[in-house]
Amino acid sequence: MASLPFDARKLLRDSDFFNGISDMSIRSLAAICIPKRVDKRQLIFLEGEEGHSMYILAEGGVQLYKTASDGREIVIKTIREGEIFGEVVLFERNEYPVSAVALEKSLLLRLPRQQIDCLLVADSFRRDFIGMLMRKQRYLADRILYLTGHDVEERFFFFLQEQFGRLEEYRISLSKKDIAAAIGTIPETFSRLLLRLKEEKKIRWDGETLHLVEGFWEGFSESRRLKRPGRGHL
Amino acid sequence: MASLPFDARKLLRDSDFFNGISDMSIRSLAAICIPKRVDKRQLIFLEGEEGHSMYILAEGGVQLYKTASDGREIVIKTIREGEIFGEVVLFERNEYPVSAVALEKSLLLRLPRQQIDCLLVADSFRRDFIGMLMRKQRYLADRILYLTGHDVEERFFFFLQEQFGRLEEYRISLSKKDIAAAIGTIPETFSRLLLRLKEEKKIRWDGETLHLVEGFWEGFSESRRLKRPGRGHL
DNA sequence: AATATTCCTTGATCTGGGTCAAGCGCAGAA
DNA sequence: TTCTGCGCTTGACCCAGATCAAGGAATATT
Repeated sequence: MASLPFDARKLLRDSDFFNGISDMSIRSLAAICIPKRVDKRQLIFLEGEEGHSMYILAEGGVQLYKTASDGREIVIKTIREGEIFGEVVLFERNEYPVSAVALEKSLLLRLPRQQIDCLLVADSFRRDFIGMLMRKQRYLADRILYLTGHDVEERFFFFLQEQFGRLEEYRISLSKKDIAAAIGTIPETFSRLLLRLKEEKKIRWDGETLHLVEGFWEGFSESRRLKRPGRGHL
Repeated sequence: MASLPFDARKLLRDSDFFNGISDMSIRSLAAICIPKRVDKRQLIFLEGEEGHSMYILAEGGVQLYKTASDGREIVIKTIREGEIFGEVVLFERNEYPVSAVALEKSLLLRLPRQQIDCLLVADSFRRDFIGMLMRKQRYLADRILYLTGHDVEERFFFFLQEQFGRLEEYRISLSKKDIAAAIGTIPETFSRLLLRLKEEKKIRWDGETLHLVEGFWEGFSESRRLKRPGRGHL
């Protein structure tokens, strides 16, 4: 954080969405994107709200969530630096389908719809854009599986892997409450999980950093092999 | 079903995705799409499998699901007539992220990637295509909420509404097992739910058709109003 | 420094819905 | 026609995780 003198071009180039983009596109994007600094817990947009811009998270953290009728908030996706969000508002309906909050002080780049529209006529950009949408779709399908087909422990480790990769040491800036929400549970349950994992010597939590036991990630699923048809439940 | 002499143009025009499409596009699509009849329980593609076509469900029913590591199958989406599926394979990665089975004898139209690519250069088609992807994304986000934030009863009624609209009488061709899977539960639980709903006089199940009590849909949420920020769980 | 919040933890308790098992009835196979 | 298997139901049981409640630690506010 804290880099006051920000370089939109670099940020764009580093974002995993735009990183394959032509220099020319980057330059024009950098010219039209609108930087926005937000504080921790600041709302970026609200589910149902009208909007005409998508965002790139340049620095910090953002969570997308939906509010259930009883007020509970269900996290749809935790956005990482370099990712795009809110793009859904550019087509079809201009209402955000989710709400977005900053989990920490963050820097966003706002890209108004009109600008994106221009870029979309370019063949290569269009491919990338659609490709990004496909990735999101895969992500959401995976998340359904992950939330309904795995227990809290698995979800926690999936989360670590997804957000930071397979390390043995994590320096985590998110609050535990936010992690709990991200993995689809409540702070109490998450707290108990951590306690149990500590007892089982799978993790150690040294103030700032989380340590996993040596070689933890071996013996962790990730089996992405072809599935057998499955004996007929469906 | 059973219409042997099928009319690809009509089917395409009726599909909710292509229905706004120019006649010219329809004609060229009709020329290149490949009809495919599948039997009940027939597999259309398997998660992880390579593919280069998307499908339109012209008649019948299809379910997309993912297989968890323990073999359980989690339904991602129940496809209705006129809907598109498998389009995710056209960009980025050419592996299907989900498996697809026919729930009954069905008629599919297969659209090879190359043909779609051509259409995508047309401005209006591209808009529609991207718009369709956005709808899917909204759908999946909604489904996450629906599966993790609502109980089985609510999910059942949401399902009815989503698949058939708000009627008072449904002629349902799906098996109960498939409905159970669609709403993210198991046949036993669904059976018990139906029993309870019958006792509570909310539904009646006359062999073929399902009757809801008069005016059931009043008093059913659907509240799509702006959400208040929520007192800070996130 | 004192006070108010919010975060985190731990305990006690409850419950929706999943698992296992058994029985029934119907439809397709032989 | 009989056999076999699957779809559906019902009962008994169990458990992961949510809820409710309360205290302590850390951070922000006055």
